[in-house]
Amino acid sequence: MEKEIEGDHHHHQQQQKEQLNSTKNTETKIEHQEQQEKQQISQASSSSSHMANMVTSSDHHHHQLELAGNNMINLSNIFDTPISLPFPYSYFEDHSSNNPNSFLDLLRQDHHQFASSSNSSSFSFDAYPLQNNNNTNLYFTDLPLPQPATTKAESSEVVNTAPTSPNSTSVSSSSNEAAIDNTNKEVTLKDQEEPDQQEQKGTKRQLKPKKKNQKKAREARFAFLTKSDIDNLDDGYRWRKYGQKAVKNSPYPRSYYRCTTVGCGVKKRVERSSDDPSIVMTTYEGQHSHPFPMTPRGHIGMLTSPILDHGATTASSSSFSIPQPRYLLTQHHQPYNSIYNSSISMSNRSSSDATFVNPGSSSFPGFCYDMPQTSTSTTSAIRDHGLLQDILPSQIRSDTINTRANEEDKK
DNA sequence: CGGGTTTGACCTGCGC
DNA sequence: GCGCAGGTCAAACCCG
Repeated sequence: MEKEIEGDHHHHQQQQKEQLNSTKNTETKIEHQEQQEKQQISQASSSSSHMANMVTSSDHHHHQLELAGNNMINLSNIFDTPISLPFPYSYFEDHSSNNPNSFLDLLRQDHHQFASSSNSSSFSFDAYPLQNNNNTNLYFTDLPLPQPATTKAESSEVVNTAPTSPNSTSVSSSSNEAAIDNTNKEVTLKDQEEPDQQEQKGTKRQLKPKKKNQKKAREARFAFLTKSDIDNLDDGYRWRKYGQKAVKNSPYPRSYYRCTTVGCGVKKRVERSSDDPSIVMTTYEGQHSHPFPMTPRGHIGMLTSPILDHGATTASSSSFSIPQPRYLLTQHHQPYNSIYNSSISMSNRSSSDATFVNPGSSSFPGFCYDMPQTSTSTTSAIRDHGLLQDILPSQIRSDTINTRANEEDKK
């Protein structure tokens, strides 16, 4: 992975030159939308950069920005109602190296800070609405994150060898347009990917033909913008790279990953922002059809999702991942400027049962929901549903599903 | 040897 | 119809 990253950097430089020489004027509608998104992202990243700078001297904390935008998952509604974010929950920890900067170490440490600074069962986070040009509500929140690990799970190496960007900031953007609008031009053809539905052609590669005129609604998507030097942030699941493409108007290629679990069609795309190369955009598509999480190589057994399974077990210690979604649930309520001035406040897994509150002072109006106390029994049910279930209590999920259903019914 | 990555070819949708 | 770009496939390759 590191090799790939290094290769990518060289490749990016070459591509950047090529791109500069081959700039074209024509842009598709999608490109325009993407540019708008990127512009929005850039807007957020500039803010995040500012925040990241503020924390540069404060250790190997990652800072993520949540930029949740969605046609369907309207965060202005979401934050009044249970949030639904189809990303996998994961966290980062290195038990093999006694790395003081491991994610759980941070969590443990931060938990004390958190507990001392606020009600242990109640916290909230600040989010900052961003304007979006295409009817997408964009928000970001910030929170510290540990140095991301690579999928190799040698987190100690990662932490120690990626000093160029000790801070990570991410923005997330959810998208589920196709789930609402079947006419969306970006509808994917997921069913076309079914091998048994494809017949061979007489081509050199005997590619399987794809069904025509059978558009399938695009899976829910959720994108993260993470300020990190590492392209492929480990989210706790196992991914297999199946493609890489150059992105127009970007010197950085886009990598395509698929969940390695049999029968799980979750995909993710990873690309680096052309506006801010330090930002990695990871887009998740679909929901995992298996319990969270897949264990890294060399580890046996199912990991539990601490956010759901807090305190139930400590077996999850073998996951090496960046907790991209987690901070949504663990964001400590503070003015984001002060987040970095004070010690980072991240709760450990026991904080997953915390209740979200939305004090009047919150900078994220409307963000208010309660997280029920999770129990082992609750989480076991949750884990059977994939991404959302990996991170959200069933109550929230069901509420969100109902919300989605209501929205769809309106259309 | 199994699993993951690389990479060029191929497919599809869309705009012109 | 053509070209472009995004997305996917799968053989070849790499690596532990």
